[in-house]
Amino acid sequence: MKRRSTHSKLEIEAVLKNSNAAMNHEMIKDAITFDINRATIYRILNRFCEDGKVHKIIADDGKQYFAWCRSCTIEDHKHDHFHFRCLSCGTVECLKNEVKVELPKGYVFTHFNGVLTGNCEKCT
Amino acid sequence: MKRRSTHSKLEIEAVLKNSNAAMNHEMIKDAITFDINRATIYRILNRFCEDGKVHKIIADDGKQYFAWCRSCTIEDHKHDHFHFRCLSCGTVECLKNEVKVELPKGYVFTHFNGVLTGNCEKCT
DNA sequence: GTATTATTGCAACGTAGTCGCAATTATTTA
DNA sequence: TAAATAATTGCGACTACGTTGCAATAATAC
Repeated sequence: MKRRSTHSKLEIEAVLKNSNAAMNHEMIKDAITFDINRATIYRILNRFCEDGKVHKIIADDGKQYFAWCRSCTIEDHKHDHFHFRCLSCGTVECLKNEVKVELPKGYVFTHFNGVLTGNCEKCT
Repeated sequence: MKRRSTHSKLEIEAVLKNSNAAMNHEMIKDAITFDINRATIYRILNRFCEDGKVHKIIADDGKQYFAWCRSCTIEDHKHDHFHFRCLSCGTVECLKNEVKVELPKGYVFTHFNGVLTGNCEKCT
């Protein structure tokens, strides 16, 4: 299954790269200059995920947010850091500092999903 | 608005108190001995939330999980700790150790929502 | 250009959670 | 104990998110 470069794919990639925040489906749709079907947007995003190009975060509004990977390699595709969702402006940002989590014996975790909600710098 | 003690409310309260895991709507419905309408279950749970009797966690499956507060008072209703969702058995557990998060200047957070996914002790 | 096959749009679907409204039922008051 | 009150419930309908099957389209390989 070789990936193809389509208009839609390139556009979504550009949108995510230009944003320094994580975006949900709606935000992406609004940022795009032409119309892309909802299903297509999700499919492109999920493909990015599979390819390790994008991080998927589930925020506490229950929605999926996607952020273009900046400092991940394919081997080291970690994002053990929190995201911050502002309740007034809706922005979902990465918080840089990595978090170390201690787990009880016998527990193995594969995915980290940490979201803090409140008010961001601009909205305080 | 004074709260009333209804059959449904008491049942859901008992179910949550008897469980040491967080439960979603479906789990609660299955644990209940009689039929309660879906809307009613959510309303009862949301009321528990308002009253600070229950913690609501959004897991990375996008679903709401509810856990009866053990060590919270009304004034100190914090749950700055992670939850662990097991991908094979579906259990959502509390991880005891409190987490300290450092935020950039100007950021204020009101809600913590941290979920780790992987395999729990029993499922490794 | 033609053949191959990944990608798209559309429509439909499943599920989660919420809401308005009329009916019910727990509590208050007499 | 019975009537008045107000909170709670069930029902149905609704919105939104995300996914999927299928036929049509378009990117790549030859």
